[in-house]
Amino acid sequence: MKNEHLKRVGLKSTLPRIKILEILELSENSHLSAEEIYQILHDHEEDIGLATIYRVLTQFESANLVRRHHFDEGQAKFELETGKHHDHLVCIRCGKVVEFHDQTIEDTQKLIAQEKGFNITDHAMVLYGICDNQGCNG
Amino acid sequence: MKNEHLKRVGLKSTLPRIKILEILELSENSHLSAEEIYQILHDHEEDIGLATIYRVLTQFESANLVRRHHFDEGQAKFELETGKHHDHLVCIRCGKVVEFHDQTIEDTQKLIAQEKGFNITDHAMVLYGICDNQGCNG
DNA sequence: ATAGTAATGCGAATCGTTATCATTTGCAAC
DNA sequence: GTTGCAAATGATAACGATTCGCATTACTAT
Repeated sequence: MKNEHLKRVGLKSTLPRIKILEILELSENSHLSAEEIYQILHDHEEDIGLATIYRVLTQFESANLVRRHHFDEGQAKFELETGKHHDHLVCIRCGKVVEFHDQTIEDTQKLIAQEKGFNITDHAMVLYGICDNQGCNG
Repeated sequence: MKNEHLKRVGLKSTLPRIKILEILELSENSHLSAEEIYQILHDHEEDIGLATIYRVLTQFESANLVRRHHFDEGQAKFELETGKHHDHLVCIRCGKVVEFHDQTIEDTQKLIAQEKGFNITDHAMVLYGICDNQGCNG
């Protein structure tokens, strides 16, 4: 139950928060911008303000329910936190996002950071390219 | 000579362009935001508008003189294009930026992209962490 | 049900960046 | 060297994404 889910992370269970969680859970590969979530909600007759969506997403991020990504587009994209770390491939033509994970790269990153005197807290690796959808390379 | 440098890439040699190139060449590890360049210019009595700085940097980017990075901060950072590809470590406390390169990671990235049906055009890999400056971890 | 606090909606404000447009500059032809 | 003209600049308005302020509304424990 989503109510529980929210309370577990210390957030009062409110309609906007529940609806936004639902959208994120239902969306295919769940990489949505605040604006996109706003649109989807409106298509479902839910009049939730854009400011609220940003506020809720930021709270979700702090509660580790959600991750925020800044791909090289203007707006941030949000996805549910699955607990499984992964990186992203982004199609520069159609915006498609594919996730991947490679332990060797991860290990190498840690080593490099150590050499340079850094204590890694996070990282972002995004590969930009053209995907194999018709229309993207045809 | 910077005049030549600019003409070679098809840009008229103007004072703002020359000054901005100089700043980028002189700055230590050369990862500056438009605003920072603007400040440095002003400290040197050069009254160049912020809009011009953005325009010039964008032109430099198109001419492959400069690379634009969106680390997870608000503003973009610019650095001279050295021809040598590299990735970045960024200190989340002091903003320090360190460059690195690892061929194994690069090769692995290409393989992964292939598997997923992507034709890579570019990538961004940024490791965020805390550097060994006093003050950052003390 | 009710109170009290936390959350929301609206619109204004902010931040980084880009566009507009009148003015100035670089540069090539005289 | 001057002149002319396209291209570049500066100031400011506009812009898109995001956040803030504040009056109103909705949770939740009583």
